[in-house]
Amino acid sequence: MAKTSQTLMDMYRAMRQRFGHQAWWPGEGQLEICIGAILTQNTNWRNVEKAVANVKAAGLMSVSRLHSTPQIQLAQLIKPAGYYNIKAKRLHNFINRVCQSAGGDIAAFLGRSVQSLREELLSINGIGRETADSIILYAAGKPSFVVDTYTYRVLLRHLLIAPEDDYEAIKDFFESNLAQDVELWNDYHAQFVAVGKTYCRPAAKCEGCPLEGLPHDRFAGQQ
DNA sequence: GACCAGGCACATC
DNA sequence: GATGTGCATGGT
Repeated sequence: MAKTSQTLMDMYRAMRQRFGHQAWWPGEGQLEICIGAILTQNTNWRNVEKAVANVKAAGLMSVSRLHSTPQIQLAQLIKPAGYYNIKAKRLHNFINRVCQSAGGDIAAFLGRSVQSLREELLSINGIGRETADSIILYAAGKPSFVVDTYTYRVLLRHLLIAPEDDYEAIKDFFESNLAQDVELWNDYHAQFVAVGKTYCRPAAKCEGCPLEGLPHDRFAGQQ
């Protein structure tokens, strides 16, 4: 176990040395981070930025304004992020819960314990595990490790997980092998995204990857 | 034109 | 429980 912890910290240091501190989440304020977390589901972040900019330009980046904005109007604003009809519904589901559960006070909604917050987020239709953990870590600033497709690819390529490991198993792998440090977990996940955008893709070469020196699966860098 | 991008819910077997 | 499918825009 100590060896695994060491390996994870070595990986982190190697990525951070290459990419620098990532200073996530790339958004302002708790509400905007929550909105971005929902909009980025299976979507390129650049498209999300356009959608978020539209919402802000319309003066709707507040719980009460979003709450009173018709879903069809919200859908038009977030169109660049794709899946706009279903995401407009998901945004409303989230906002409605913040209103019901915390009187529309986003800070109060995010202020409870990690376990309680995670359970409530997961009970909202449209918020799954990754979105919930992103909201907890980046909007609430509380320790909940985020697992995404990049995390899965990097760990799989470097033989740290098995293909059949599910989300909760991978999340637990990190949380039980890293110090419980919000700043570390925040930057660690961001580093995985940075490395995953260029390396650790199915047909990507490993040359130049900061994790090049680690053990690889036998398909790494092959066609 | 194909493929991918910081998922999730739901239907079907 | 595992697998398949719909949702959709914009960049490469």
